[in-house]
Amino acid sequence: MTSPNPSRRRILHVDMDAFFAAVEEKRNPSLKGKPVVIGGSGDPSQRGVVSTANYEARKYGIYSSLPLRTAYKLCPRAIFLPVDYEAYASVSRRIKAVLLNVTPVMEDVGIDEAYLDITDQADSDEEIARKIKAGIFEQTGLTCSIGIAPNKLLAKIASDMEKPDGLTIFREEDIERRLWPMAIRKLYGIGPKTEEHLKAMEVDTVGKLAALPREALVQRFGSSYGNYLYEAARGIDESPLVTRWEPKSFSRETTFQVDEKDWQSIARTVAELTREVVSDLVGKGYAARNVSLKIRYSDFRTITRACSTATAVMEEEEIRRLAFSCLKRVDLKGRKIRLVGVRVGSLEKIAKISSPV
DNA sequence: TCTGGGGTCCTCCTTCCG
DNA sequence: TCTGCGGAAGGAGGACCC
Repeated sequence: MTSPNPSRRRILHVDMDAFFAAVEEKRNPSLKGKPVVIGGSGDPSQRGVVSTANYEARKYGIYSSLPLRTAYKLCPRAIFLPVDYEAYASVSRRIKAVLLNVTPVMEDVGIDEAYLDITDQADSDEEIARKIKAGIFEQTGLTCSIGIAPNKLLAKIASDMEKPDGLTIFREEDIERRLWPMAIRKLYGIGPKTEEHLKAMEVDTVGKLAALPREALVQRFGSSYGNYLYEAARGIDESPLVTRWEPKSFSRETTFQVDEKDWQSIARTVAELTREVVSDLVGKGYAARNVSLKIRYSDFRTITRACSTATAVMEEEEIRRLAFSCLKRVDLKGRKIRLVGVRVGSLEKIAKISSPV
């Protein structure tokens, strides 16, 4: 799957602009120009976070993962909508069809992103990007931002450089001038915790990260992540596109609207979540050897309890029994529970079924 | 006071076994 | 029989992504 000469690859990253909000605006044009916030049940008085805010709402400081209640405080006149995942998935399928028309070498990254390997395409970077933008607009009426670079890491950074409706071509010789001045958070894989650790080391830009010796990063962050940071700061990424993918786990979790301490209610929720997980598991043609239960207490401390079986199981009754055996190992006495989740892992394929595109 | 849901991957620790 | 060692496997938790 890797190109023969990774340094000469041409990787294109497509990222839809404020995707969920754009789909909502497309089907309801009266939303255009107004701040639109999509997340949870669409009720900002309920628990939930922002999935997507349109560019108008972002002007008020509203961004993904912000609690809906906080978003409401920032902009009470914003229009709050529930997440309509089915509608977005349907538009996403049309977008992916446009991309697959360019090349079959596509890595699907969630509902609104994808990488394409265009190394073997005859057309120029610009020509391919224009063709994709026109195709997506024709099929959906939506815009996207595109980055083209020698690898996935840089292509993703590039697609984020000009938004919305951007096109950025990032070449290896641009690393010092364009990558190194960037904040470290711009690098894929650096989240808030790593940012904090790096800032404590007086590293706040990619260039300063690149100035650190490999050994220092390995010592601080471990072999795997330390080596990753060392290379990422230099724009090095030889990872191939993952065009075929098998799930590793299925899970369902829910946050109670009000923290719960009634065992019956918690048990009922575990049983419901188990039913949904088993429905996914069986529907996709898998059985599982591992079942785990997740509990988040009212103080946000999260614990997990897991158990494994010698042979893979797919019967709801058996998986529920395992989930409850995990629940018995959790200290619930007098404690309020915020969230419960059920997960099945160590999957084994049990049947070949055709999956919808 | 607030912090979703569905995933993946990694690290550290414990247990088991030869 | 006891002890120590090292690897494999599994459990738990953390960080990150969309």
